[in-house]
This record gives sequence, C-alpha cells and structure tokens, in this order.
Amino acid sequence: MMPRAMRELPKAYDPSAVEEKWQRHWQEKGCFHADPHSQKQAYSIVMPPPNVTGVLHMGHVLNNTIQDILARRARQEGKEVLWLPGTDHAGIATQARVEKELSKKNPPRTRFDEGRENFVKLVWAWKEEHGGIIIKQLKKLGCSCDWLRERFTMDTQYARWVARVFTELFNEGLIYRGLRMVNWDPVLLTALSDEEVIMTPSKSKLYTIRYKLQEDPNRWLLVATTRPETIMADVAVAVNPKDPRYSNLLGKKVIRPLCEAPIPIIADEHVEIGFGTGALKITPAHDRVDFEVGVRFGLEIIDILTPDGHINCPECPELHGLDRFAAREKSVELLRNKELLEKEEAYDNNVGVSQRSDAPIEPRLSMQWFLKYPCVQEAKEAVSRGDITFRPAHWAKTYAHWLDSIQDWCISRQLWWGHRIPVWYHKDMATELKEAPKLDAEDAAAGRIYVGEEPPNDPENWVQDEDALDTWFSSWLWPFATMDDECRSKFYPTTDLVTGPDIIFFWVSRMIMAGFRFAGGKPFSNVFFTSIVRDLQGRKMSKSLGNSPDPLDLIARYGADGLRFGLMRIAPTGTDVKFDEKQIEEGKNFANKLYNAARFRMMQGGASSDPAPHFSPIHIDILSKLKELHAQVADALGKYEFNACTQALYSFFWNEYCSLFLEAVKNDLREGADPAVRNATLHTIDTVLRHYLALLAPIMPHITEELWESLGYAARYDNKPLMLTPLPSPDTLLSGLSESDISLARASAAALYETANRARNLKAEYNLATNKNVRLVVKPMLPTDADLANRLALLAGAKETIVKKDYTAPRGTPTALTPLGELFLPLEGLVDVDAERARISKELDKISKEIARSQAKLDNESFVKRAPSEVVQQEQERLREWKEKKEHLLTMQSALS
RNA sequence: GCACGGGUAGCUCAGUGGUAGAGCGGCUGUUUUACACGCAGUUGGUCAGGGGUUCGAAUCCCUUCCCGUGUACCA
Repeated sequence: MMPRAMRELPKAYDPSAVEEKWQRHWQEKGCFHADPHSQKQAYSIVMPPPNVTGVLHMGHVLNNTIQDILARRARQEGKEVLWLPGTDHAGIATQARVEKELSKKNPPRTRFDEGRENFVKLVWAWKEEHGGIIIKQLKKLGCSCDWLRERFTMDTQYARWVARVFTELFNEGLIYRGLRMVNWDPVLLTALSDEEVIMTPSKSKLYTIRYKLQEDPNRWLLVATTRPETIMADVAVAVNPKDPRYSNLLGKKVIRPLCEAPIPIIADEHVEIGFGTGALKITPAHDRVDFEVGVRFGLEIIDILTPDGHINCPECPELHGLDRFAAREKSVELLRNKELLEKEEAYDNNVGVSQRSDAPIEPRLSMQWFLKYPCVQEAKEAVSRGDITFRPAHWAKTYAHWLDSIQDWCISRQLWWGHRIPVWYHKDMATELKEAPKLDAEDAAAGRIYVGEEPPNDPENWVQDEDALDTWFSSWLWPFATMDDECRSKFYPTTDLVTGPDIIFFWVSRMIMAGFRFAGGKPFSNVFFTSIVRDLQGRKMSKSLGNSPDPLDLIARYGADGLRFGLMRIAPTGTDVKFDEKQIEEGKNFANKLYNAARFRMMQGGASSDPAPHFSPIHIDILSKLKELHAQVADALGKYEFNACTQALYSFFWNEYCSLFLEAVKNDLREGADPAVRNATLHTIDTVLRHYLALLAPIMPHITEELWESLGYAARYDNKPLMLTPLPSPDTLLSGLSESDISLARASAAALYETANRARNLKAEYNLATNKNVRLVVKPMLPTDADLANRLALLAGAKETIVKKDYTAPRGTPTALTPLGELFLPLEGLVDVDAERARISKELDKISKEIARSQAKLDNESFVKRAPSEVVQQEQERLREWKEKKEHLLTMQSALS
C-alpha cells in the first residue's frame, strides 16, 4: 500500500533544492506574468525600486515579502496581478561607486580625467555588469514579480517621461532657475534638497569674540559664534531693536577682526535677546538666515569658501587655503593671540549633514533649478479624505505637516550620472545666461533658451545645461512612467504601495503629486508603511555597526520560506521590528513541522475516497477550526496584519492540527482499522492539508507548492501549480451540519483534549509520563462512547480507558475532575499515599485562593447590582465549578486519612 | 520646544473594560514509526511609577519617568 519511496523520504526538510526548483518552474511557466487584456479584476503594486548599486538587506526582505504575500493572495482571489519590479539609477550612489573604481586604478583617475561622455559610458558599463544584483537576490526570496517588465529609471521610455515632465512644468512656470541659498555638499560637490540633509546633534563650541568699536578701540561688542572661520565674510553685526543694551550703538560701526574692516551695527527682529550676547554676526554668504538679513538690508555678499570647503581669502594669508575645520582652529588661535577671544564654551547644537556623504552641509549661494510643487492641494486632500489610505494611519499627520510647510524643491545636481537637465542655452549668449539671476518660461519664449523633450533641431547653436536632475525627480514618476498605455489603462492606479516611512517625503508624497498632475489621478489606493528592522538593542541596522545580517546567508541556512515566515511573525504593525535570528530559526522549524505532517500523510498511501461522512466530533472540530482559520487569515490580511495572520496559521497547524487532531486519529490509520473509519480520517486530513497549504502559500510559497505536488493535490484538483489555484472556499467544509451539531462536536472534542491533558498531568506527577501501560478510568458525566475512550487513551499515552459509572477507586488513587467526568489513574500497587496527599493539598491551596477571590467579587453588592447579568452569571458558574473541584479533592483527601 | 509611536514573563511580542497570553529561553523527563528542527511536563508577571473614572482597568482619563521616530530653532 505504501510505496517504498515514500518510506524513504528524508526526515528533515531541505529547502535549498526545492526553492530554486519552484522559482525556475514558476518563471518558465509565466506564472508571474500580468495580462493587461485580462477580464479579471486588476491588482497592482509597483516595487519601490532599490538602488541599482544595492544589495539585499533586511529592510528589502521585509518590504518585498509583504508585497509578495499581497500579490500571491490577490492571485488566489482570482485577480489579475501586476507586481512591477525595477531599479533606480541612484545618481549619487552609482556615480560614487564608479568613481571609487577609477580611484583604485594605477595611477588613480577621476571622472574629470575621463570626461563627461566617457564617464557616463563607464557607468553604463558598470551597471550592465554589476548592477541589479539585488534583482537576482529578490528572485531567491521567491518574489513573484513580472520580471519581464523590469524597469530602470534611465530606460529610454522612462527618460522621455522625465524630460516631458520637466518641460511641462517649466512651461507652466513651476520650474525656474535661480541664485539661491542651497544645501551644498562640499565632498560630493553638489547641491542637495532639504530632505537630503539630516540634522545631527553635535558637540560644538561657542566662541565669544570681541568686535572693537570703530570710534573707540578700547571698547568692544561681544559676539557669539560657532563659526569663527567665516568672520572674514562678516558684513554687519545685528542686535535686536528692542535690546536696551545696544540701542546706543545702532548705526555705529565695529571693526571686523581677522580681515579688518569697519562693518555696521544693525537692528533686526530675528536676533534673540537672550541668546549668547544678543549680538549676531551677519555672514550672508555662509548662513541661510544671515543671507535673508543681508537681503533685507542690501548688504554685500562676501564668499570666502571654495566649493570643496576651503578658505578663499588671500587678504588673510594665515587662513587662506585651509580646510574649513582646520581654519576654525586656526582662526581661534589667531583671535586668542590678538586677545579678541573673550571665551570658549562647550555647546550642543544640530548640524546639517549630507545624507549621502556624511559631510557637514555648507549653506551656499548657488545657481540651481527649482520646482514649485504641482497639485499640492489635491495631494493633501487625497489623503485627508481617505482616497488614499495610510497604514498605520498616524503617518497621515506627518504627511500633512510636510505639505503644509512645503518649500520649493532644488532639483538640479552637479552630477554626470542621471537625467541631464533638458535645457539648452543659445550659444551666442550662453555665458550671460548661465550667470542670469533668474531664468524661466519667459526666457524660453524669447528664444534665449530651449527646453524640450527632444534636443533642439539645430544643436550646433545650443549648449546644454551641465547639471543632472535629482534622482527623486525620476522616481516620483515610477507608478506610471513604468507602464505603457495599455498597461496603465488596466493597472493604474495601483492598489497597494509598500514602503518605509523614511521616504514618505522623498518619494510617497511626491508620487502622489506627480500622479495627480501627470497620470490623471492618485498613483495608489493604499500605502502600507513597514516597520524599520532593528537589532536586538534597538539600533538601526548598518554596515558600520556590523549588526546587519546578510539575507542570503539566512536563506542558505533557514530557507527563503523560513526567513519569510519568521520575519512575518515578528513584524508588528506600526513599530519597529527587533530582528532576532531565533525567530528565523522558528520559521525553518515550522517548515520542517509542515513537511513532516505532510510526510505522515504520504506514508499512509493512496488517496482518500470522496465524499466521506464527517465521522467523529474531533473530525468536525478540526474542520470547524479550519473554517475559522479561513476567516482569521482573510481578516488579518485585509487589515495588513501580517503578524496576526502568521500567528493564526502557526497556532492552527502546530497546536490544533498536529498536537491535538493528528495525535487523536493515529489509531484510525493503523493496520486492521475499520476501512470506513480510515477513509474518513484520511479524507479529513486531505481536506485540512489542501486548504491549509493554500492559506499558507502566500507566506511560504515554495514548501507549500512542493507539498501540493507531492501530496498529489495538483494532479487531483486543478492540475495547476498551487500558486495559480484559486483559494478553496471554506463554505463547503461543514455542509450538512447544523450549528448545534458543530458546537456539540466542538464541546465534545474540547472535553476530550482537556481530559487527556489532565491525564497526562497526573501521569507526570507520578513519574509515569513515559509509561504506556497504565489504565485510565472515567466515571462519566458526559456521554462517553468507546470512540472517545479510545482516543483518550491514545492521547494520554495509556493502554486503555475504562468507562465505568459505578467505579470505586482503591484508596489513594490519583484522580482529577475533568469535563468528561471523574478521571482516575489506578496505580495497581504503586500507590504512594504521601505523594497523593501532597498533590491534593497543593491543588486545594490553589483552588481555595480562586474561590476566595471569586466569592469576594460576588459578595460585593455593587458588582452584583451593576455588572451585566451575563458577567455575574459567568462568575457564579466559575465559583460553582471551583467549589465542585474542591469538594472532589476533599473527598479524596479524607479517603486517604 | 512641538508632534507621533512604544514601555506586558529572562528575550521577542499578542492582548480596546470582565480569570494576564503565545513563541523562544530556563528547568525535568523522553530517541515511542511524521517531526529531537520533535514530544510531554514545569518554571516564570506590582502589565514603567503615581493619581483618577468604574461594580470592575494592562485596556479609558490625568500626570511623571524612560526608550524610539519625525519636525522646528539653534549665533
């Protein structure tokens, strides 16, 4: 009956061969392909494109596992699914990567040695060879993306969209070029957007410096600053107009130290009277706020820093050419020598740091391209009205706040790798135009500049802008620029977006605006913000801390399914995930459990015949729990509660199915068992496994697919891989049974399991846990038939269960009151009266406490009067049960004395 | 400073007003034919502290403390 091969199935599940096999199979069969002509309801997700330089980290695993679960579940629900993958050209990261390669050459080279055209070619070559490793890694995780539609943010079609969007926004007057204070990265030599600057707490020093009065060099004004190296660029000292200490100095002048010159004392509201000395040096070229003050007062702008952060001030030879931080030290020394340093104190402030290079940002006056965001109002309303839902919902507040205080977006970068700005200057006036303080649509209308999707027809007359666009200026088009018209008409707007809350401003909000402006509406209906994966100390995972596990290593050791399952089990909604490898091991253990439960079925051989009657209460019980599981999974996934879903799947299978049901039916399958009974049990097992594999498949796609095939379900039901099989309906599971049939069966099964537990407890307390020769005796209170009695013996590890209404136990026989009735464990000569007495008195202690607590509650008049009657009844019932148990124990106790 | 999230068993976390839970870990026993990646038993909690509402609070309100995140200012 049992094929030999099945007996020889390995005892442990090995995911390595299985996972790759199915990944290949699914792809070859085109299982992931999305058909825009399908009549089915559309379900779509665009993958947040990882950097093309990226390698898979735990954040990606979390993110993409969730997307895969959603996509696979949607397929089971009969939807046409598009999960669109791709990578981002990641301007700065990729350029830096290739520059690093160049610097390793002998002799070292820079991009300037290569020249722009050649350098860009080198980056493309690097991308073709090394880029997109992460795509291969995502395949190993089992991601069911439509890989044929993989996109890159610099694909030709995509680039056309970028140019088109730029051109339209420019023509609309939303894009302009201007001389503005920007965040300058002195290491990468490019401007950055506000979002790319991270305010970092920093241990600084506050220096108080003496600025001598012009009229009397023996008197001075004290000015506090953290940046003495910029003194040479000071053009004024400002005080608050309401500050009485300085009112008599207004209009007078002080001598600027280091690079001596008289500068005026001015009054500006911005200065805080209470801070420092109440006098602020004004350095318009090197501070955002000072720049504004400078504009208000028409002050000169003196720039004394080079783009790479060195001092450019020949008038001050001691500092000229020094790096800004070296210059800070040096300038303090010079001031001290001149006795102009009043004091120096420790000071904690926040310093803006480049997200990309970690270098402190330099506020710098620079010619850049800016965008006034389109469709801000629509974007705001889409979320506040609920057309787009955020989960967890509180992120909507962060989003709204950002939109309320939105600033123009600096979109130009001084990079070579990226979308080059589609603006050309007329060659006759290119030089002047590049210096012009503002350029906009008017200049295009006048023919001074050309802006367009295509280069101008007479290229010889034009010079293209040197700058590239911020990478996010292409990413924000991702949900629609990745699709052709046909695809868009079926799959846009997308259904779900799954991403990290850290890019809510960089990406999510900008996509919403772009969607409204360029694609006719919202880009997605739901946004699920994943948690951030942290280590057990709660720290962010990072390369430098070395606390970031390599997902591929985890896949190698625990399987992709194990990794996915383990991670989903600990992924809460709304907070951080603390990553613990133990949990991934649990995922692997669970896969093994599932495998062995299926292996057990395979060892029973042949298919069960269909249909089979529901046989005993425990069969009905497990089917009813399975039906509940269907609802739990649907409910949890509907609310994006992946941990709850995984937990429900785990506990059903391990506890309800394996530990209780399977253990209780083993005798049904033994040789010599009644064939009808055997068939009923096999049929129930097959039903449970078939439904269960389908429910689990989105989370553990490989092992479920493998078992689906090896259990023969593929051949038997749809002859399709599990991943293309519709989710079986739970409605037929208990057909023909009434509500009361079911609840009776469940109560009966619960009583059996509870009684088996009590029996095991008794055995353990008498050190008989492993002894299978004991007998159990039940004095029944509920109808206890032979079937139930046999199952009880099996579950409790006993030789048999005797059901006897008029049983009189020998003195000192261990006993317990169970839902089935009085349970005895006759010891047949092994009676230990003292042990039993001790056990009873321990029990009594516990129960007496419960009785006291319950009694006190019921004695409380206001409880009885005010609590709902069900609650009171429940409490009374509880008390009655405890008292009954106590009576039982007391009887036993007196029998012993 | 402001806003948001969190603090429950040694660890990771469930638990939206009615007997405090799960998994892991610890301890004890166990190689029994699906599974030692297992099985059975067991240990373990002032639900951060204080106050309030309520017959009843981990849960609702106020407050303090701690951790995390975002954001503003910072000479």
